[in-house]
Amino acid sequence: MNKYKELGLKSTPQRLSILAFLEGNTCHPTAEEVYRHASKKFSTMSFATVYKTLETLKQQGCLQEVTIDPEKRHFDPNTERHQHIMCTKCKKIADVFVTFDLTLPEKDVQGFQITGSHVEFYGLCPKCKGEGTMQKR
Amino acid sequence: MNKYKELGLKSTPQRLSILAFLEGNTCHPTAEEVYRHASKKFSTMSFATVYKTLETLKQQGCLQEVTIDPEKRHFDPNTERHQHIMCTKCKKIADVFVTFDLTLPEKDVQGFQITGSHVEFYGLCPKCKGEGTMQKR
DNA sequence: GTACGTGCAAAGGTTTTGCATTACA
DNA sequence: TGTAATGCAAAACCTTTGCACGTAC
Repeated sequence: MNKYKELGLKSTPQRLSILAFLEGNTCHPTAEEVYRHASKKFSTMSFATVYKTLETLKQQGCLQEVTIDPEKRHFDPNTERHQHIMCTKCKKIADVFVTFDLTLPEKDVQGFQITGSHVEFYGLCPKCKGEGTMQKR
Repeated sequence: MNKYKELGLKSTPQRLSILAFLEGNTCHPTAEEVYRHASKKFSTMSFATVYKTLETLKQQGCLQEVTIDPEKRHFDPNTERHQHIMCTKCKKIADVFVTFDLTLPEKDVQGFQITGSHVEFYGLCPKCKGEGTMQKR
């Protein structure tokens, strides 16, 4: 009994390979990366299958979309509440497991009924930080 | 002496109309919306000009990109530090002018040198909230 | 056996690019 | 007048869709 069956979905080798790649993956892959990995195992794997599967998993709440990078859509199999940090140079995204009190004063919610929040941090990753100005001899 | 000249850029009527549409605009328009507006004044306005101008303004720090909506890229002429809230139903984005202490403990930054942060709130806007379940008679 | 999933190819949408023309400074 | 911006069309992406075929259950 795997995750797909638990959800009442058909379990196929293609779907299983996509899930296997995602589970425990903290690299926040793009659809293209999921496709690249899955097509190593299934040479006939198509983007249609990848996108449809990602969308299905998202609908089922097994997958989140990370919006921190304006250039690309990234997916995150960790659906627990957590934050992200992105390197503005190499675009690497890491998880941040710190919780904040993000309650908004009534006067600032503008009538919205708030259901969630997410914090994005920007900065330089250890690698890019070092390469910074190349002043080190 | 307008903003473009101050930045050492050429001032053109097309660029001025784009800036005029953006300045003070709190609707977080997409490139398409900027184009639609600007092409009313300039029937020859092209997407190329819109995108190039938006990119230029972004480079100059006169414009931010809002990443809250995974489906569309939105632009925000307000470059002061502020947060956003998006209606998950109608995708409307509003500004939130509340500041939070988002300092990360050293052990959680994973060697990153943090340069900024942004909070995204999700919820239902006043309009969509009311339409919720249609149970009202 | 049947409904659902796959995979191809085509379409749709968005953003970028090359290049000739135009216009600002 | 020289340089930078415009605007067209084409290309490059990324994502979705339709449909015939295949497969899990």
